[in-house]
Amino acid sequence: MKTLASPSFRPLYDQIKILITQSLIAGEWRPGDAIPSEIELANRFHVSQGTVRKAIDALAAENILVRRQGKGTFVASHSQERATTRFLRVSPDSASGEFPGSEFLSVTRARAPELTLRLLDLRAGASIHIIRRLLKFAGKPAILDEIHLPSSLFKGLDESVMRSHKGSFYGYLEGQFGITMIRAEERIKAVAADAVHAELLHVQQGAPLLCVDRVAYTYGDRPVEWRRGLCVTEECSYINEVT
Amino acid sequence: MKTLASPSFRPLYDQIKILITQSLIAGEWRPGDAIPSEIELANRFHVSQGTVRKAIDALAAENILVRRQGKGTFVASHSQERATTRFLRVSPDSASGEFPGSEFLSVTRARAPELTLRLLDLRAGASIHIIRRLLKFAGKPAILDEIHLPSSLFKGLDESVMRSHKGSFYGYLEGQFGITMIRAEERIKAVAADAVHAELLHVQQGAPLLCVDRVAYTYGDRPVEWRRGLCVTEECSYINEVT
DNA sequence: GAGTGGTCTAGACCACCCC
DNA sequence: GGGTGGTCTAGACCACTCT
Repeated sequence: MKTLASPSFRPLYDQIKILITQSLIAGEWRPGDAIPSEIELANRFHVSQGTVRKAIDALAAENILVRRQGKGTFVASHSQERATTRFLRVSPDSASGEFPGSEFLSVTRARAPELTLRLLDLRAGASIHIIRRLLKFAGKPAILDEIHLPSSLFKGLDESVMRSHKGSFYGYLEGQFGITMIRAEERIKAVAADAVHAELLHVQQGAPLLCVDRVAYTYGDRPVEWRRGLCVTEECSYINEVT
Repeated sequence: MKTLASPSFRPLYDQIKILITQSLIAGEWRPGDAIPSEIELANRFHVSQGTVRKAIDALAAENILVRRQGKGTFVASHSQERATTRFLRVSPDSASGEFPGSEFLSVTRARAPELTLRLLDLRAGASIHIIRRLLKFAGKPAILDEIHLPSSLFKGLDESVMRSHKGSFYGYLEGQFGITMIRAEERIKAVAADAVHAELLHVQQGAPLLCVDRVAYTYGDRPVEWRRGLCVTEECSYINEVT
């Protein structure tokens, strides 16, 4: 089982990785499911277990799959306790990492603005859902989010269902629409609060806020969400590891 | 070559990884040097090449070693073109990633304040160097840094040598003191510029700034630098990938 | 051609989980 | 006990770099 033409050589484990990713995109295995064992996959793809292992290792390193010794390999899910807070890099300076309270301010539809259009790779005139919400740490307003989701991918997004959902927002999207976020790119600036922000976040107008712009991607590096978060950082910080 | 006691089992490749790290700490190989080949290391440690390979893979994933096919495995260095900007997560919104100009404002010695003491794991009363500098993008002030370094580790830190150093600050520390930064933890807030910041950064007093606090670590996860950067983000952003 | 890292395989055995 | 992932090994061969 080898055809290693020299120009544009692609390792087998890389091809296996792509095949597994395609099964994930196709929904062959859903978040939380176990995928077939390494031996089964090796048989299916006609490669050795070691090659499958290397492909799975790569996907596990990207938090797309989760290995559990003795049990199997599972599709990462936002409803797993471990993952609910993975994308929330802001946390209170003191006190434990309680899950923040979420208050939805509005859910509307609109044509995507130019920025969203470009970043989510949408065709001109595309419709999006716009969700505005307020996150609170220990009851105090902390983050004001504006979230843009393409209507085509999130058909029938329902405000009342969303409100009543327990757990993280991405957990809701995963359960309701079968779309799992696997990574995001963020750009952060410091801005001054305008009158609207100030009132909602209980700060003075002109107060410094973190402005976190995010594009989130699902399987196959497909961008599916844009959001802007405005964050009061008097009692919390954006935490990051640089490697 | 195996002694796999059940309780507190430690894989061989993990032990090899520690041995390699210890050689790095001991300075057996310097940044930019090639380390011995996988086969040589396998012989030295009495394990198979595959086990050495896995240890090196882990260190390469942490940017401590750099593999180059056909040539060897090298100790990562801050003077390598690739790495000079690795820890600088702020970059201009438009224009290419030019290396920012650096202007040193002052270099002093002092007793470490409580915060630095605690974060760098120093004993009470320890002396530090305090370096204040201004980074500029395209000639415009962008980041005001205050850097704390333990005097004990950076003996004879020389202002004029530092000023004349070409390349990154960490490249200077590596070349001059043999201390290589391998990772850092950052905490980010939005703050308002005070009078001093405002003048140096050419902004209005009260203007929003990013405040980036960093602890940087060298081999063996030893904290050796604390710094605070205040950044004007009108024309640049802190960029981060969340995975 | 010699030496390096990179891929792939096959097999043995260990650690963990659950029935 | 049987299944799963995890470790370790030995060997064959490929891709890349330099001489």
